[in-house]
Amino acid sequence: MANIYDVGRRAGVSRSTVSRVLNDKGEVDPKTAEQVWNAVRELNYHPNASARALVRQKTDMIGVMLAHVSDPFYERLIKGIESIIYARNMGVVFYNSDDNLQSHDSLVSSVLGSNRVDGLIIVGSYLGDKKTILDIIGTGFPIALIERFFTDSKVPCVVVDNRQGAALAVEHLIQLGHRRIGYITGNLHYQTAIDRLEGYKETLDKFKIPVEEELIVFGDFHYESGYEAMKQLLTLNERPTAVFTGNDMTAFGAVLAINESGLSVPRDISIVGYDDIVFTKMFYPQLTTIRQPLFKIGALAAESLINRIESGEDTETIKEVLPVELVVRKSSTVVNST
Amino acid sequence: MANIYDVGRRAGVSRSTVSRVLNDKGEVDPKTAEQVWNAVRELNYHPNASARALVRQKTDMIGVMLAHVSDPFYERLIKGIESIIYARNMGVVFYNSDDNLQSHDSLVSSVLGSNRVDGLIIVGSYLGDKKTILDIIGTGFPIALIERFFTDSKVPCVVVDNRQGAALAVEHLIQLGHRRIGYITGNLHYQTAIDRLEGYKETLDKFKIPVEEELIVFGDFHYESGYEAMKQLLTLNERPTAVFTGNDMTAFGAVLAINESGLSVPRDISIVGYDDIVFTKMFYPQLTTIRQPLFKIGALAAESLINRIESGEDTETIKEVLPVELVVRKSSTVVNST
DNA sequence: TTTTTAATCGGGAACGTTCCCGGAGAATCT
DNA sequence: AGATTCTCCGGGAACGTTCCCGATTAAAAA
Repeated sequence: MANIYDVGRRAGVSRSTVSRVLNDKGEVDPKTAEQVWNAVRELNYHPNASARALVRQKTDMIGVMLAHVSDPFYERLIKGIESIIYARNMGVVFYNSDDNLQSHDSLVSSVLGSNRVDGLIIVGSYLGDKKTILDIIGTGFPIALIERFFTDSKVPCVVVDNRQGAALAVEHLIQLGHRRIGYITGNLHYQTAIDRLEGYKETLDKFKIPVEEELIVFGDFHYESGYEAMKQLLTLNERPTAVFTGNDMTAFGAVLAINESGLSVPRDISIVGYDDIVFTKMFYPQLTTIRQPLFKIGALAAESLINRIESGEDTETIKEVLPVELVVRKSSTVVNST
Repeated sequence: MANIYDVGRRAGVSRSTVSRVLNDKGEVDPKTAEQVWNAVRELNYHPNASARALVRQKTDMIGVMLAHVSDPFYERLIKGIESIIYARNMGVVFYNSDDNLQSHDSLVSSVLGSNRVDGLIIVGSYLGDKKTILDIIGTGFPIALIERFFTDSKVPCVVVDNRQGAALAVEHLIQLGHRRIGYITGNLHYQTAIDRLEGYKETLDKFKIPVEEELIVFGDFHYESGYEAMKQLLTLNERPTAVFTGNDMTAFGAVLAINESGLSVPRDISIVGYDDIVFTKMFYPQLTTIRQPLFKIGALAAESLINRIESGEDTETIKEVLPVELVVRKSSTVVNST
């Protein structure tokens, strides 16, 4: 593999000059630059990233920590992140925390210490990771948080108004005449799940509808948990006429349970999901859900992280709370008063 | 950030000794090692990855080039890759080629030249990339291919028998009594799409059913193309009684078009997809499809790539052709002879 | 023409490791 | 006791860059 000396030799200049033209800093004769570029092309030269990172003390790489790399929920979020990072001529690497606190922890710490990335975007972290995250912040390593908010430290945080999202969903159902509205929670180890649950309760309160514990079933954001939780709701003496779920996946599972029991959505039970992942449109019935501005969330997080890195100083705590939107499709309808 | 000198100082030894205990090579007094480990813990030391990579000339990182990082199709594939890589104490980074030949090309070349990863797993590459890939192989940079086979070069390739998969699907439909079987192709710039088309034609031939061009519509693996293609098939004077599609996404789109036209799956038209992504089970009707051993594909590719890297020599061409499996669900049924 | 300034460029040092080689003692053998 | 081997450890060099500083030459000013 050609190195910078080879390029210099071919172009008849020193390695310093090559470095200058490659990085476009310092003055160099246009003719010389031309020759250097030719040599670069001819040798198909690419600077060695490790060497460069070593001396510059930065890698031009941003890490993104996700629970599951190929969760479709992340699709637009990732696009948003990438849009910013690529525009700045940096690169992204994705880490899989696999919902596993252990690996999450060790991953985070090894990522930081080893200088592989200049900053880290952590999306949707476990509440139990609080100490880990505070430690990171303590070291001064630049991070940005998505779906999580730290009020007491100077970190860029991009969150969505999950309370409002839940309120939108529940109000929608109330306006359709529903009064017995179930909720299948997300994994309550995540802030988002907690906020949505709060929003659900607040909205019922607001409309003077009693919150009944039996209508709240715990799930974990996954398909299977939606299925199981819905089966449980169906055993109630007086079953709900509508169910709001922690996310779309859970909703899919719930719909299956309803169909299997011989009932139908939305005729017997209305369903509202959360996230508006791409499959909601393909699903039958098309899912009413809450849409988050995922692309924007990703872009915003990446942008403030990069600013933080380039400025070198702690930013003021940035809290971006983005609004959320109700998308009405086919899975919710007026209550079936039998 | 602490470096190896700091650790040495704290443990009262030289950097060489620290290096030896960290890498467990060379002899060192157990007591000294103990002290070094203590210092490492106390300082929360992690070796600088760039420096290490620079001198070792390897990064212990494997790159994975995907079209879309969060395509759910990759879910189990990625898990398979990771299972091997993590077991070997290496790391993975994912690159997004975004189906864009341009960026794919430049990504590949920059990845190679800059020494960021020790090897690259390329999944489902564009046929047009043939030259690029041959160039890479020419440089001796270790790669492994998934969903693509190079007969003339020494590269590990893991593919699935797509002809057989298509045959399985079409035979299934024939046995259900179908004779007018449509095919919505995948993106024919990919080998998999071509092979499946071949398999479709061969199977019809085998059963002496004429291949009719009007029953073959071109898609690109995406949802929208399935929808459009199906609409086109529905305009035929004599419409198909069953349709095999390039992948599951396309099938989802096709089902929508059928539903919109007032027909129903599988009553009027049977549908068979390909891939068995996780949503096939959640879809209505649950999709009959072809399942690929994705986890195994990923694991196999990772394993042979790492062997190739560690041995340092060209492996013999490895072609692993894995078998495929028909999963019968609800979207296919006996022909409705009206 | 001489002096000052500006434009180019080359070389040294540093980034943080690993690996090789050789040296100091301790342990073993003769 | 002297010679030899073995165990353990430290220092030099190298990996491929970037950045700073100083040198050389050309251009401008005097």
